[in-house]
Amino acid sequence: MQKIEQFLDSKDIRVTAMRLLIYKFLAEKQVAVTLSDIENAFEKADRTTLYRTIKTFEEKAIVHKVDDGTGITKYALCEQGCNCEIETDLHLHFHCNNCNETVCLTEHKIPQIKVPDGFVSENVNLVVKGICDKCSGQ
Amino acid sequence: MQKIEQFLDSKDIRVTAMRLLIYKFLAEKQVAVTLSDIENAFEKADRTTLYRTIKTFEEKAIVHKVDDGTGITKYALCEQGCNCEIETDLHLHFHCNNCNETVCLTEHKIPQIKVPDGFVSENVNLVVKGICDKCSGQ
DNA sequence: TCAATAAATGCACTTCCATTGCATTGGTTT
DNA sequence: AAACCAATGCAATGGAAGTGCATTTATTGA
Repeated sequence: MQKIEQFLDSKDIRVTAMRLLIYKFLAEKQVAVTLSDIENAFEKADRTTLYRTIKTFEEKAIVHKVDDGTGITKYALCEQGCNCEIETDLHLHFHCNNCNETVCLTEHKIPQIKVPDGFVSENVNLVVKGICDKCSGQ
Repeated sequence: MQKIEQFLDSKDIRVTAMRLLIYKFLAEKQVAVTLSDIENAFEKADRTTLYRTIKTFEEKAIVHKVDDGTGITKYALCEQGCNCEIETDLHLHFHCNNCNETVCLTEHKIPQIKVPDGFVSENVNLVVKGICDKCSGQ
């Protein structure tokens, strides 16, 4: 666990028990999670704390928001290869209509999108919906 | 206005004053609108009516939902060239970070997106964010 | 035309998620 | 140990989405 502590420290975040737990939770999950997911996993903790922890993580570029179109914001750890601040490095997200899970397809970059004259592209969000590998049974 | 009446009729929708007004409102706007936008435009009408009208329009493929990542659902008229039921015909949406407006770039189709083995793509949502032509000043 | 029927509208309420203010706790620093 | 600041917890708010039910309005058909 020393690793996580060092990591948080390197991000200028004070290490607390709660933050370690939440980070661990996110790291174990391979999918983007909602605040409710975290809430269910830590019923002892207050919702606000979780909310603010995630917000802090987001500000420090430890997690990024995932808008998969379900209307509920999800969050996923920024892994190696996830430079979510950099426009040209955005990956896409896949939302499974069956199990309702959303995963980052980090290795799949978003192709260059052309926009009409006068429009300036700063950011791109691309969500593919369908059936994920687990649900399609292969 | 006869045109609109005929159009609604062709979509198997009963023509009412409210529906004509809302349709006209959507047609005049060149951008995707939220329920609140419509609400503000028709303060005399009940929100539920507007909500259900839009829902009806959506079911009859008169409007389509636009999820531009603001967290608030927007709606835009399906124009010629908008076959929003057909997967391969999806256009992309542009959200302006300055004026907060979202427009359909109907003529810009979403490129084919490759997903990993085992994943089945059914639907794609692509939102480009940045500065729109009006705000970029050209 | 008038009754019967169905759809559209309006009102009240609920739920869910996101967010904030304020008090309190706990850890750091000097 | 005192002072300070960040983290946590509690309570409450706000906004959007959605639902149930009563009422009005329009359509149908006897």
